[in-house]
Parts: sequence; C-alpha cells; structure tokens
Amino acid sequence: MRDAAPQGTYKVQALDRAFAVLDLLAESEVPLGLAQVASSLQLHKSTAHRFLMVLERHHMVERTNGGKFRLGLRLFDFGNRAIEQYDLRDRAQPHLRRLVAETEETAHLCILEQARVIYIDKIEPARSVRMITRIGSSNPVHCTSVGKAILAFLPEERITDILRRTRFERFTPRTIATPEALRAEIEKTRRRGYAVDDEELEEGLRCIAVPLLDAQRQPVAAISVSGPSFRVTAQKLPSIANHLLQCVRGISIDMGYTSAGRGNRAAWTA
Amino acid sequence: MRDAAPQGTYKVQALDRAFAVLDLLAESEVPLGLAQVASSLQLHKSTAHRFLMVLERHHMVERTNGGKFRLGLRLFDFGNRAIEQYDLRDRAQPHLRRLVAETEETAHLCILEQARVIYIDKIEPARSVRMITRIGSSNPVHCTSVGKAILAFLPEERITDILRRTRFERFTPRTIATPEALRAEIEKTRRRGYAVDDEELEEGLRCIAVPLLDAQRQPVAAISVSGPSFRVTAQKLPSIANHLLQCVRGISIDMGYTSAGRGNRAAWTA
DNA sequence: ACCCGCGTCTCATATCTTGAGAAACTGATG
DNA sequence: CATCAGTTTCTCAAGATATGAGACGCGGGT
Repeated sequence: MRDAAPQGTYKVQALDRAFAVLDLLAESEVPLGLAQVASSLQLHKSTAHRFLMVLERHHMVERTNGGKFRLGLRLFDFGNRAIEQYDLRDRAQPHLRRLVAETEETAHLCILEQARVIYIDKIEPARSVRMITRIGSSNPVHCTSVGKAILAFLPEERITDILRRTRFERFTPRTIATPEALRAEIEKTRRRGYAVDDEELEEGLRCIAVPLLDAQRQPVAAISVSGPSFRVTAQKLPSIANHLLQCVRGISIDMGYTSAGRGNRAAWTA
Repeated sequence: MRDAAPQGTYKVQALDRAFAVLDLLAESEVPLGLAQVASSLQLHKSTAHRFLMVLERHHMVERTNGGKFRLGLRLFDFGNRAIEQYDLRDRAQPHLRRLVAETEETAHLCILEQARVIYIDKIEPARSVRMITRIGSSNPVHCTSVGKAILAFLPEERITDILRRTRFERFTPRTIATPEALRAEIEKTRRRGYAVDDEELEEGLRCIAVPLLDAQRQPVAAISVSGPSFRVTAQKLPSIANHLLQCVRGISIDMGYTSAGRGNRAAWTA
C-alpha cells in the first residue's frame, strides 16, 4: 500500500475512487450493495451511488437481481484485449497442451509484471486435482518456479531491483525467505537451466519452470509444470525439464524468436 | 453512440474520459502515443497526460519501450475475476473439451449481455483453421446460432425487448435482416431444439447451438459448435446437435441445475 | 544548427464534483 | 395495514478539484 505514490503523483480523485470501487468488488467474493460499498470506502452514499451508476453505464459493474453490484463484463472484454496485444497466449496454447499431454500435470504460462509473476494461461490435464491458481492472478517471484526462472535470466540490475521490491513473505517452511538465499537459488537455476519450486508456495506442491527468451535473449515469460509432490518426484525433474525445454523451443519458433534467422518464419505460419 | 444516455444520466466527466481512453486503446491494434490519444479524443495534451499517468499508476494502461500506451494487465486480472463470479466457464470447460474431441470442430460458450452475446470461452480442435472470434468479444443475436438459441427460450417480453434493440446489421447475403424473419427462425429453433447459423455471420461458416437452462428453465448461456460449411454439412447437424445436448446436460448437472432434485448434488461435487 | 513534434510540468480559473439532506422505496413486524 | 429501519434515488448550493493555456526540454530528422 505504501508504494502508491513515489514522486510525481498525478491525481484525479474521481479515478482513484472509481478504481477503489472496482478493487473492492474484485476482492469481494460476493456482490455488494451500495451501502456496503460506501462504508467500506468511506464515501458518502450519494457519491458512491453516482460512481456506481456511471460504472454501470460503462458496463464496468453490473447489478445482480437483488440490486447488488459486481464487476461487469466490459472488464472481461478489456482484459482479453489487454493480453491479446501480447499475442503470446494464443501462440503458446497449443504447445502447452502438448506439454500437458506429455506430463499429465498442470501447465502454466506466466509473465513478469513489475516485481511479480502473473498467470496468463493455465492448462489442466484430463483428470487431476484442480489447482487453485486463477488466470490473471499474481504471485511474488521468490516462491514460484516461474518467478525464479525469469529472474535467473534477467540482467543483473533488474534482478537487484526486483529483489529490493520483494517482501519475501513466508508461505511454507521451505519458502526462501532472504535475498541471499534467493541469489544462491538463482545461481543454481542458471546452471541447471530450469527452476524448481519445492513446496515453497504451498505444501505438497512442486513445480518446475523454464523461461521463454525473446530474440534478444531476454526472458519475456516462463512456462511451468506443477503437480503434487508425490507425483512430481525429484527423479522425474530432469525428464519434465526436457519436455519444458522442447515446449519453449516450439513457442519461440512460433513467436519468431528463433535465432536461426528471420527468413524461414513463413514456413511456420502457414 | 447515441444510445449512451437514455434518461437518468449520472455523469462524472473524469470517468467518462478515462473510459474513453481505455476504449480507444482497446480498439487500437497498436499502442498509441500521448499525442494520438489526445487528438483522437479531443482532449488537451496535459489532460490526456494526467489521465494516462493515473491510469498507469493503477496498471490500467502500461507503456511500451517506446513510451507508447496500451491496456494494462490489471484489466486482465479484473476481467478474469468478473467472469469467475459466473463460475460457469470453469465448470463448463471439461465438457466443452469433450465436445470438441467428439466433433473435431470449434466450440464456444456464450452468455447474453444486454442485447448481444459475449464469447466466454472457446475451445479449438487439435488442428483446424483458426477461428477469428476473440474471447470477450460480442456479436448481435440475430446472426449467431448462440444468440438464436438463447432467444428461443427466453420469455416473450425479453425477446421483444432484445429485438427492439437489435439493429439487424447485414453481414452476408444470408443474414436474417428483419425482426419478422427472426421470429420465424426462433419458432423453428424452438421446435427442433437447436439453433443454426447458416453462413449468416460469415460466409463459409456454419454453427449449431443449444441453450443452457438454469434451474428455473431460463437460458443463462449457450454452447455452439462451429466449422467450415463443407465439413459441418446439413446431414451432420442432427448428430452434432445430439453431442451438444449431451454436453449441456453434463454442464447442467455440474452447475446443480438438474431438475431431478437438489438432494443428489453432493454425489457430483465430490 | 535549426526546427518540429512530442512528452512533461505549473498554476490561476471556473467547471465539475461533492455531500447534506430530503424523498421514495422495500420489506419486515406487530 | 400502519410503522419503522434500512435501503436506494435524487436535488442543489458551495467550493474543492480538474482543467487547459502555455512554457520548457528533449530527441530525431533535414
């Protein structure tokens, strides 16, 4: 919360308030009434009401039968356009499907946003315990395989910056809780070529990830395979890593990131 | 544009402008510079600048390397939370996958929003011509199978209302272009139990859809199978419709919409 | 070196939002 | 069916807040 206004703070009260309303509704599992919104945000009834009406006109919120408010579908549209511009998800999806078919575990596609990783896509195997991750949600870098995979291949200054902004929250006994320990882990990741999250975010959950590098060899995303520790065992890691590496290779080609040259892209887009 | 302010128009200029900015960026395929935004929206540079800075602080927009603006990832988060509350997509997805496996054509999941249908999910078969639909986008009811499927099972007054608000835009020679013709088509749909779009939105594209009814027998969504006309032939329609019906039955059970009674739901949620 | 377009920033002005409060509604409860 | 508590909806005067003219600085092109 304290990172909101570093310096040059441009302010438009109305916008801050409107987004506070959207945040509130996003956070809440259930639709909220006008009075609840107003009191939660310390807005006066009439102000909150006006905002909600305007937001509703724009389909940013909508009303349930009971007259309560929840997020509107225009946001869904915006959101999909937002990632579409990255163009990564669509390209990656078929490759991820293959990966899931091969490993029979859940695959994720993530990108780095600020100092956190955002889940862009998730593919689950036919039958498996449902993972709790929600597409669009984010996690810190220090406790995820995808975070570490991206971090490991970033230039030094970006790493420092991101570590500085990470709070190293502890989720399980194994969570890496200091910058130094994470540095060491990053080193390890870089050497072996893939990152591992060994029950560091959630007990019983093990993940492996590799970064996706663009034409300039910069990590733009990471893909991971996650599953219960008893299935994703230590012995299997190298084999799964192999599937992951094959998968990123495929995506790289699709995205036109291959260093092989630009001329032969046409062959793939047919 | 003229449908913006019917009556009780609550106004917050700042919000309208901010959303105009987001709309503009959403519409544009490429990131836009400050000057472009300002002139497109007839805002003065400094105003546009302030808005963009605030939007950026909220991650509603972000800057590319070149300093241009595009939609931000917070919207992606919001958008996913927005549909999550519907809870429909996650439940339906496995069923849709099976449907795609059976028919080997693209499947869509749509809901009705105002007088249009919004694409909530899309599953594509292993190898097929990529369909152009984007998740989150919307189409009018009169030229889509999903639109007609939902319409056909709505109460009379809602049908009238929706038809009144539809502009009956023509997309192909076969597009149903009058309310009367659509009425007849709806009648037909109701009798046969599934809706067909026979190249009415796009030449060479044929779709079949059935509605998903809730516990009160009200349509809340529709699922469709779409493919090139030469593969989705007239003879195949009844067979595909059968797969569709089985699919909605599965989803209905998952959602707890079965009229069989409420007691046995536990058996399915295990 | 010069110009032109673009992004950034400041500040006095008046426009637009604000919020108190009244009214209308909803639906419990006696 | 009257009453009441808790809502949502609406109005309007006051003044806080967003506005936009304009100045500055940067970088890329000619």
